Amino acid sequence: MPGSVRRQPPEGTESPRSALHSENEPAGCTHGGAPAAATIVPHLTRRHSYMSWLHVQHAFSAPVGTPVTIKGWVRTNRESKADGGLCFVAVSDGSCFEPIQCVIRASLPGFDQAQRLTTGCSVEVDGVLVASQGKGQAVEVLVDPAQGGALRVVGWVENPDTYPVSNKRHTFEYLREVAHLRVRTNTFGAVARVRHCLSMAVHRFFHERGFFYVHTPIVTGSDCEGAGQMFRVSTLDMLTRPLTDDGKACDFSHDFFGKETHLTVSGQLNVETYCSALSNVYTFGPTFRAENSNTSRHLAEFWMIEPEMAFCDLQRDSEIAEDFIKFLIRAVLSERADDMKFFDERIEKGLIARLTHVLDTPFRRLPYTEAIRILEAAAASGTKFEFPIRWGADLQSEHERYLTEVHFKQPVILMNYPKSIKAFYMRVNDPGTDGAPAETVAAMDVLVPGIGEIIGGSQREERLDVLDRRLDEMGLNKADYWWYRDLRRYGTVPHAGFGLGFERLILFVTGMQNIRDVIPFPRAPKQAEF
RNA sequence: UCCCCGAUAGCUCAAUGGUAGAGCGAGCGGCUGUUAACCGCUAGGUUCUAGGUUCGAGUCCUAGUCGGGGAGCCA
Repeated sequence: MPGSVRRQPPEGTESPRSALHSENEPAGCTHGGAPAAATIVPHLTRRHSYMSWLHVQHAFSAPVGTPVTIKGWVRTNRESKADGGLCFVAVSDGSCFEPIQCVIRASLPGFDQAQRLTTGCSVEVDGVLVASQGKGQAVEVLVDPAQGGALRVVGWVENPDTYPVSNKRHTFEYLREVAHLRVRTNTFGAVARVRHCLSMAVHRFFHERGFFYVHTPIVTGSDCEGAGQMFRVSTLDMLTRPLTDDGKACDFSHDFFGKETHLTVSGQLNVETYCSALSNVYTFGPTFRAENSNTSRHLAEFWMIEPEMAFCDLQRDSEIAEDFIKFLIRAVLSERADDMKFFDERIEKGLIARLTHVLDTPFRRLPYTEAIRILEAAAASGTKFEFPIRWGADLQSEHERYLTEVHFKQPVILMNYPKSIKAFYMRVNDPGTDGAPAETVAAMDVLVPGIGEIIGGSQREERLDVLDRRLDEMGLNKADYWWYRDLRRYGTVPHAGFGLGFERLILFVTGMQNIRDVIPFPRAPKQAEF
């Protein structure tokens, strides 16, 4: 039945199927015309709701007395002898954090099935939403045969003793080994919903501001994207691969694309081309790095968001980055309050206060050169750093953490880094910027407590002669960058952008510690089981 | 890739070089509008893999595999 609520016969006249497919049904009437039902899920229109049962999320806000059907997976089952015999079966369908408690009376035919339900079984439950007699939940589903109650066990758990996510606490390390089932737990269900919420908020942020979403390629023929080791894409047989005439290398002219290709490590160079026509654009897609990184902050396959703005300088770039992060935090606090409450109580105490503080505080902006002075002063007054502080060297993790966690205790945007440690495409600053002792580029890193670098961005070098000089300095072949250089030859404009690691954002927002626990099926060195 | 730590029941962990244990989970029973339930009973083991030392190895040694923490690379 569309709109999810099992309807009493007098209400509505159209058949459930016709209502489901009716093009003319107005929003809010998805429950077959039942007035009460229309208030349950006012935001659901016919197009949005195509189920004949009720999501738990919506059952919680339905009026007492509503007949409902719930479909989902058993979280817990407790039995009582009270009232002639009851089973308390908590059912979750993932639509919200809380499962709903179904109270099954012993008078139900086949009550023995209810008694045998264990964690993980899939069920369909018909019942009536009632005010709960017990503590711990406001409403519950009473399954009483006298009121049309029914239980249908759809799938049993074949051996409850070995069910991998039994009803007990499990470590995240263990759950990673059962990634196909871990989403049935509180934590991973909450992560999945928050991840979705953030994904939608990313698109909403840019769409509302006139940015266009650009699908940059996953397979790249440029070996010049800059960032680190790449995964090869090839259809050649590794044992019989063709060799070049001198026999010393693989002849990729026989390969699928006729040249050597890899998985992308960044959509930036491609998205800059669309920026140079559509003004404000962004990508949001998978990114691949073949680095042998074994940390809680790195994945071989991760998702990255890369906006690119025409006629934009570094200052505005940083303002957009700050607005963006705050928009995403606001979205998740308001839309996933149930999951965020869980993270706040069970994953990181004080999480919500921390995020609220981020919302209320302007990000601290300071030049790299000044950050070096602060770190030198800290070292001089006794703070121990493993690595020396020196203008011109990249900041180590410990330095970034000191700035954002100890010194400022808030997100910090470092700007204008030494040219020598940054990428070729970053715009070279005028000499003497920030009183720096050597040349700098218009780069920025957004550092947040607990995570470190969450965003890296820059104003791009729009001057062809300067860009060419940079390519030469870094020993890069200009011919490889012919189309990227063309952007500077034909109507070049100042532009800027940044990259946000999506999984790092989720870590920041949920308080989760390991990046492998905020992506459904993590890919990392020696890890691609699922 | 480097440094450190770890791998024993479905899960989390104990176990002087000398008989393999507990809690949780699971099964059965009791009690109870239950809800991290509680009480009793029961089942459950190739101690990561391959070598080695020893009368005897979960325990000691070597190598490997996988996992965790930190570092580097970065988002």
